[in-house]
Amino acid sequence: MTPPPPELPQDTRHRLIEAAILTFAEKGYDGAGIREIAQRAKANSALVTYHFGGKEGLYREALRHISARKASEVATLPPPPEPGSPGAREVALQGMKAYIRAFVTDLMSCPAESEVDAAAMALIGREIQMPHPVSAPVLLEFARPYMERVLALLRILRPDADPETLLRLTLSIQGQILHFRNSLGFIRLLSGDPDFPKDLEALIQHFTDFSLRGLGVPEAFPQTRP
Amino acid sequence: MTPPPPELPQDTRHRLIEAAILTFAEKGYDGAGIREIAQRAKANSALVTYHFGGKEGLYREALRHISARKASEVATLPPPPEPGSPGAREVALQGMKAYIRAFVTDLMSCPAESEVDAAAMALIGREIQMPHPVSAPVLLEFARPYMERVLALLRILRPDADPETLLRLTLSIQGQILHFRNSLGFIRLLSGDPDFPKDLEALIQHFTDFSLRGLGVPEAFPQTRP
DNA sequence: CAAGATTAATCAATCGATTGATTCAGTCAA
DNA sequence: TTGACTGAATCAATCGATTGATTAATCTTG
Repeated sequence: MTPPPPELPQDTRHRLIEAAILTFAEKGYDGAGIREIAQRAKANSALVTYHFGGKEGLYREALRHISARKASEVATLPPPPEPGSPGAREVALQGMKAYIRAFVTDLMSCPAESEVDAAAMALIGREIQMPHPVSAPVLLEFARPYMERVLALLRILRPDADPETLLRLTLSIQGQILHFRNSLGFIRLLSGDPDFPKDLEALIQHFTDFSLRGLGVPEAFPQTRP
Repeated sequence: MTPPPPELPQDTRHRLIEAAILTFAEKGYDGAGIREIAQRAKANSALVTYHFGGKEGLYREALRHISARKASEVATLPPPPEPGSPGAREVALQGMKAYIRAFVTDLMSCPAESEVDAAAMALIGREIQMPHPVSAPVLLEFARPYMERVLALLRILRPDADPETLLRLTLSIQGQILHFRNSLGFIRLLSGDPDFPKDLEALIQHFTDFSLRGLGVPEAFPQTRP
């Protein structure tokens, strides 16, 4: 018989962070108590102050943990093509499709797979809407690669657009997807379908079609209407 | 000299509700305390229990107050045309443009005009993302006219689409606008432009163009790209 | 290598502050 | 007189934070 695992000390920190992500996502910063978080992590509430300096520090560290884990996933996509390079337009078109797919799957990470991942994205979504004073720097760093990737692709697909137009286009593309994720619970209430969306692949296809047409990319348009 | 206004007694209830909207919007349900709300309304905190039965009752009544005041504004738009009636398609096209304009101006109601209106929409936005158990019925009733208006127009503009597609299209149109409103503070941080959007009219035009193209409406497409 | 010293990690217990709620004597207009 | 309201006091509960003690791990030194 193996003895009970020695409960690696450094592991407690990590358990606290994961419990914090779950609890903050469920109840918000004010709604979540450090006692509840500690209990969830099977640790003592005093450790929140010991490891993170307090509730605020734990919150900051939880957001940092999310940011560090997610930031790398965007980088796995092939880099956007150089503007002006041969075939850049076609590559950018495919790049946009790949980006939207990655963005959706990032956001819709199934709760069954990783409860913490799902809570993490819910937490980020809430922070974007209503940033806690502590979170702004972490959040900006988290969002920047997503923004810059879309902007780089848009500069190729819409070389005529000025910077403000590019920003608006970026926000429309990301906005429909983010709103979809952030309001999923409400949408399910509204539509009366508790397991909407049934077909994630169809949803990705929809976002791709809607966005590419919305951008005014001619290639995406002709075949869609009788 | 006129004596100080007699402070209409029934008015206290209303002052409490408005103070509640402001405070709940700023700090969330858990972050706001009834003492702070009462102080803002220049009333006694005991009146929260007296008038509304407690904090939860005040919250519910605040949401109801918002819902009752906003719901009428959608109805001022001309009704959507009958499917199949002559020129229904053109009327629906104009109807969609009017709807998007109304939706944007509703959401972006300038804080300078009515601080309470702006806070109310921020509160609704937060509730959509993370509904308080108390708010679900009020919220559904609030959102339904907005949803049904878009769906009615879409059934004319996209008669080929099945119900799930119609829902996705509706969510994409509203989503980009809602995300824009809900994340405005964050967007200003990201773009580095503290008074974005400078031009509300250009923004409305953008949402209209992006949405109509995204819908696959041929009329909206040809002229936009060189 | 072993004994002693130091540090890190954790705990139960408790702190003062604040929470939502309640009570109650008093004001004031109808 | 009655109902709407006020202001102040107070309640139990809970909050985040802190304390002092204890154990486990690591390092120092003879």
